[in-house]
Amino acid sequence: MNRRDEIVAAAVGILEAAGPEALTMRRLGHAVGMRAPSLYKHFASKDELLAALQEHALADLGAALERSGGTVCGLARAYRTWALAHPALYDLAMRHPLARHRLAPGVEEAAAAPVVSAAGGDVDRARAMWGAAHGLVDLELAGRFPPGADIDAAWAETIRLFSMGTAQ
Amino acid sequence: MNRRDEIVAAAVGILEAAGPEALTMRRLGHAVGMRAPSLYKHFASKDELLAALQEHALADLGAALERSGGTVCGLARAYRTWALAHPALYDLAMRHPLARHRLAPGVEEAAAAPVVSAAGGDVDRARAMWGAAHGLVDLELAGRFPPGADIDAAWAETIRLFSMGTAQ
DNA sequence: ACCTGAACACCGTTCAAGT
DNA sequence: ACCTGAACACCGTTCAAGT
Repeated sequence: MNRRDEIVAAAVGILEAAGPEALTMRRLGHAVGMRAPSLYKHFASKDELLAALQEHALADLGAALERSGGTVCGLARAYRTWALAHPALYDLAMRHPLARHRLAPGVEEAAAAPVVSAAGGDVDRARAMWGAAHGLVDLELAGRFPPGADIDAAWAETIRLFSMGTAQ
Repeated sequence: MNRRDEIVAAAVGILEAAGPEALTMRRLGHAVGMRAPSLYKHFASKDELLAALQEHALADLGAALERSGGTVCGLARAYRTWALAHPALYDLAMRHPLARHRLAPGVEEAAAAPVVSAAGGDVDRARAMWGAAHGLVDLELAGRFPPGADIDAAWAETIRLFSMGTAQ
């Protein structure tokens, strides 16, 4: 484990334990035993650090989807569960433009593959499914549904629609 | 137009012209002819200002949906068009918890009504539609789809699914 | 009642200097 | 090659003071 990976691991730890606003260069430096300016010997900017975290998040989510079975329902369940368990990483993975030239090759495709497969190979339908799942997750994470809203029922309705005309 | 509304209007102007990171208390003060600390005579905090902007956004989006005709397709078109035209206000409207006790009564319901109506009165289906639309819009605004992705086609597929079993 | 300048505790980032 | 302290240009916010 080189210094760069150590820093990424520490950043993940801060993100999971204390949320995105806690991830400052000074605090991250402290976590790995150096001052903030020294971090710039390992990452050109905080954005480059965030790109590394995004790659980590995408790989981890992709692996969770891979394990989900492959049905629309299983996929949806795995997607929502992962997002709720890792809200800050989910935000990084889905709400920042991908620095595709810096991303390890295949990471984006690997995360997308189970969705495309559940959509029967139709990429437009896969993106519709992605959009629906992302929207429900994002609204839930934002605390934006009215109090008492039955989020499970909204998911069930979404899953029902996207299961129609899909080989299960 | 009282001072409070003047400040909100100036904030909307900054948001639309220069994006969310440009909306600082110092710059907003400058736009309305005072120093940043004076803004705190009108708003207790920046969060309270953002809540006022959220209400403004919700009312404006609600009016746009009202004018959309009422079909799933028309509604989806109006939703996406408004969001792409007002990305910063859209983010405020949908990605921050609603301060419902401070919101003018009826604003949230008015924005939701056209969607619930298009869903035939089924609130779970309405939330599924909201989630799907929000997800597609949010991924598009984040620049998260791969280059060359046919976003129109993903919308078309989503609209097709949500039009099934809905009286048009 | 409304506005001000000065200050506080933070940010990300740069840079000359040390080893 | 790696790390440091000091500094810069920002934040949101507080507060004593002025009118």
